[in-house]
Amino acid sequence: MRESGLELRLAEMKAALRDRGVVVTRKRAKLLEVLLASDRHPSVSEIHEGVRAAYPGTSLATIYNTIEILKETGQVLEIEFSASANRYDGRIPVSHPHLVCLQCEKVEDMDGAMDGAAQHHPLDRVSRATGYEIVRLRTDYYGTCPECLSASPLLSGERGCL
Amino acid sequence: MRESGLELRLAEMKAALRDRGVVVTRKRAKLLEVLLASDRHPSVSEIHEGVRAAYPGTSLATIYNTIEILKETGQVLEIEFSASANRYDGRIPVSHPHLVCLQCEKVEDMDGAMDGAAQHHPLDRVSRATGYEIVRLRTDYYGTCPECLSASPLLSGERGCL
DNA sequence: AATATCATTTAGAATCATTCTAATTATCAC
DNA sequence: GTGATAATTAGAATGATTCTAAATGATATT
Repeated sequence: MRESGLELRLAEMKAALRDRGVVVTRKRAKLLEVLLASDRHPSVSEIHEGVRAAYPGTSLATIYNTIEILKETGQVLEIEFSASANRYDGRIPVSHPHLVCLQCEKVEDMDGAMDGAAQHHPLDRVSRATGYEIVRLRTDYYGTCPECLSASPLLSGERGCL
Repeated sequence: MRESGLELRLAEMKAALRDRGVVVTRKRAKLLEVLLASDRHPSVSEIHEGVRAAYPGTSLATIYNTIEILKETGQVLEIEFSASANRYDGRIPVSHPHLVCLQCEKVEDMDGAMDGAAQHHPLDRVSRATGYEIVRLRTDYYGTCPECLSASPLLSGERGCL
């Protein structure tokens, strides 16, 4: 992504926060910068480190709070791990495939050119195309099931805690 | 899956454990039954409940221990959640797509016929085909990155903790 | 500029799934 | 039966995340 793309993205995120009625404080602005600064898909504590470099007194709670707002406004994609801290993608906040190294815990975006590769020999093809030794694929769709939809058809914005 | 399919699967899992050199105790056998009994993708505590119905004194640690062995032998698929307990699929222990209801926390297998649906308008098509209101898709490939492979090329069995 | 209001931030406690630990119990080979 | 080894246990420890109540900061109105 070019420099200008990131600038644009940053502006977008700030606008989304303002639209939401929350103020973009200096710490929050810094958080957004840190989030966008690398393609490493940082964890909350990495973001915390980054923000604390500029504002030493920043609490973890502030990071969690702001990330929560970003999630609610669709400005960040959360990549969940149960055995390790979640990771966040602010550059591309919508669903897209990743490569996750189980060894070094690197999380990379999978090149768009690979998107359709999962057809015939998915793991093999992705392995060859990326140089990873792929052992597992996760493909899960999240939403509201028909039963829950008919139980509360008007609450499509509200969710449980998965 | 037909009755005989489950029987077969149960036998497979027991054989895998024996091959691994661990003994299939009554509690472990019950655990396998509970795991296969429903297509609900049970959590550790649901499995614990099920095993305790037959063996009241069973500890949670036993469930975690045995699940760990099943994971190592590729006999169970772990579906990770960071905000909630992990879920387990013993019927189909290899990567396959799921439908996850964010409302009631149901986890279903996605019908094989849908596998290729993620091509053009993935969320819309899956929504129409399943009746879910799909809001998010997760597609992540797990393995070892090229850098880690060249750092320890012989350790392809060992992994970090993601 | 002073004040009142409301959002933001904070430190630390609480939560919850999971893992660890050290001791006990069961199983199996001899 | 005895000893060696694996399985099981209860409870403590861990670690990410959430909650809480108090303190601080920003903003609008006067």
